[in-house]
Formats: sequence, structure tokens, C-alpha cells
Amino acid sequence: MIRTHIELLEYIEALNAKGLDYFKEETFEPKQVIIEENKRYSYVYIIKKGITKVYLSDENGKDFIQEFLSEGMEFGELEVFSGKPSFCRIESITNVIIYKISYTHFNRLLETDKHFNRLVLKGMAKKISYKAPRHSYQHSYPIEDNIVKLKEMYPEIEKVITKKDIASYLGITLRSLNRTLSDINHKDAK
Amino acid sequence: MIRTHIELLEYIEALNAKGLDYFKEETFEPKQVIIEENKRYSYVYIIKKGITKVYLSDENGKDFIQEFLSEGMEFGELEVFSGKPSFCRIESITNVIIYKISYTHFNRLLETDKHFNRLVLKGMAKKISYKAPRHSYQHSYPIEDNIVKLKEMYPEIEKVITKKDIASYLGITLRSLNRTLSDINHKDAK
DNA sequence: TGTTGAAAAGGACATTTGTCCCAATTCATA
DNA sequence: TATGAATTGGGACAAATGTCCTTTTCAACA
Repeated sequence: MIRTHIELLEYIEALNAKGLDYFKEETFEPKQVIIEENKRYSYVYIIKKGITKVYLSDENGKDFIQEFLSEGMEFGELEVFSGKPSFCRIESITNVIIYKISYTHFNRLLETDKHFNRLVLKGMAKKISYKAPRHSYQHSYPIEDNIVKLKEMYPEIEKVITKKDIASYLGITLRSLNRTLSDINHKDAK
Repeated sequence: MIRTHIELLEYIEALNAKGLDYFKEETFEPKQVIIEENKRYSYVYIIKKGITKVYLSDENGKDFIQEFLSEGMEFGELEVFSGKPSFCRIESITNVIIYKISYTHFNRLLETDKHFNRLVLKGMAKKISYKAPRHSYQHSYPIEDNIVKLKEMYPEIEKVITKKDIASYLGITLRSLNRTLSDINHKDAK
């Protein structure tokens, strides 16, 4: 549920240690919007620390959360390849430290550094692979199974992510989530 | 709904024309499984012609279709980067001609051919970008809107793709799809 | 300490969607 | 042409989910 890509983060920090100055740190407090929808940016971002949510809202204000991103995950890179404006909003949940790199430097690294290139490819592969089974699973199984599964994987999740966000991630309403949670508890109690 | 990546296809055919023999053609009849779930392969595939579906089935036999892929879209490339076995099944819908390239050659091209490398990155970016709004939209709007939208974009879709597949793509049952379609017709009639 | 607002919980009812059927139609092919 | 399988369409009912609201909890802070 909370994606990471430690390998990429470590490699970036190794590059920094070598004296490369392409990556600039920036910090965000909780609930700040880092990237808005439908705008053009000139930086690619990689999370050093903290948790962010990637989401879309419809005109009724309903959110649908695509992913929660954490250490080593990048965002803003798709726009480099597609040439299109951003299509998701990215917002910090906790305090967040990110590295940002300009499109120019990002492209240069991609072309000159094979290892970096490969890690970026790998990062994108991660994004694709996690989405497929997730959406499939959420469609095929009752909410209850999804939540049980989620709790098994991240028992502490409610301490970091609000229920509303969990519901948006599951593509359901908060009411449904609560109903299901209390059903699960009743079953456990038996 | 049916993804293409013509630029990549054209580039591959240009490479072929130059005498590069990395890409081998293979043909499939309708309803053949090209890639199974959870297996290891040693080729990356690019569609030259025809339509395929990418899907997962759960143990009850319910399918969830991720995407329909057509000209220029690749598959099997994610496994090169993740090192994991395949996670989706790929099946031909129409007659399909594909180019396949071995992992070895694929990796070599990625490293030596910047343009190819960029096109692969772009292809992956496409896969990610299309998924996000799609799943969001499908969660936030009634089925009806999804279907109306789909019909606007692909008026002839039912001639190529069965209703069952359309339903699986929308993440609903065939019954729901039919119900909604007849609702739409009744509204149109008024 | 009391106030306020965000987050969480849940009641009551409406709506949507799924499940389980069965019937009609199409289509490949024996 | 006959046959059976796949596809399509839809009725009736059950179950899941959403909508709308109210209440509770809790932490921040004047």
C-alpha cells in the first residue's frame, strides 16, 4: 500500500556523496500540495522521507487515492516522457523531505548513467505492477477481504493515514469502511 | 481504452529495415494465451497488429481486464525490470502479429540505443498514466457515465470486443452492463 | 477549563449492483 | 440442416454500498 524504492534513494544519496549537485532537498509540512493537477512542472521529485498521497478528485470533491508514496518513490517523471501536464495531485501526509532534480539534469542522468536509467525503469515497473493486482483484487473481492488484508500488511496504518484516506484508497465511502470494520470486529468477537 | 504506441512500432520496423535481426515475428489466432500468469519468460513482446487483452482472473473465474493493447504496445517488459514472474495473462482477441525480442537483446538495445530506451520509458509512462484516471473515473461515476463515454470514444467497440470483456474491463458484471445499456436506450428514446 | 473543529462511528433509508435464473439469438461446424 | 456452445438480454430477489444526518470522541488551543 505504501510504495517505496529504497534502491533508488540510496543511489541518489551515493551520487550526492560523490559531489553531484543535481538533487536539491526541499521539505513540506503535512497537508501541503506538492504537485497540482494539470500544471506543468520542471522538476522530478524523489521522496527522501515521509509519506505522500497521490490522488485525483472529481468535481463533487470526492477523492480517489492512487497510491501512497514513501522513501525512494519518484513522481513528476511521467510528465518528462509524456510531455503532458501533471494528471494527479500529490500531497504530503506526514512531514516530507524530497529531492528534486530539474528535467534537464534528470534527462542528462538518464542518458549518461546506465544504473540510474535502470533504476528509473524499475521504479516505473513497480508503479505498473502494483496497480494491476490491486485494482483487480478490489473489484473481485468484498471490501471486507480488502480491509482484512490491509490490516494484516499494515497493522499500524490507522495511526498514520486517516480513515477517510483509507476509504478513498479502497474506492469506497467512509460509511462503508466503518460498516465493514465493525462487521469484522463482530466476527472476531464471536 | 485500446492502447497503442505507434512511435515504438515504427522505430522497431526501422531497425528491422536496417537489418537488425533482434525482433522475430510470431502470429496468434484469436483466443490464444500469449502469456500466462506467474511464469517466467525470456522475451519481450511488441504488438505489430491486432488486439489483445491483459487480465487477471480470481479463483472464482471472474476476470478483471487491465487493458486492451494494440499496435506498438509492449508486454513482458516489466518482468525484465522487476525480475519477477509474469503477473497478468495476455490473450489475443483478434488475429495478432507480434514482434518478440529476447531479454538479452532487449537489454542490449536499452543500453546502446538512446532512442529505443526513451521509447520504452515513454511506453511505460503511457501505461501508468492511463490507469490512474481510468480507475478513478470508474470509481467516482456511475456505470452509466462510463459506458456513455466508452461508446462515444469507440462507437464500434461491440463489434470487436464482447460484452463480457467490456464488463470485465469496467469491473462490473455482464448483468449490470446490460441493465445500464437498456437504461441508456430508454433515456435516448424519450 | 471550556470551546472548537476534525475525525470517527453509526442509524435509517434509497439506490445500485450482484446472484441466480431462464429464454432468445447467433454462429461455427458436424 | 441440425446441434450445441457461446453470446446476449432480462426478471426477481438478495446483498452491498451510498446518501444524508446526528452523535461521539478527541486533540488543539484560547
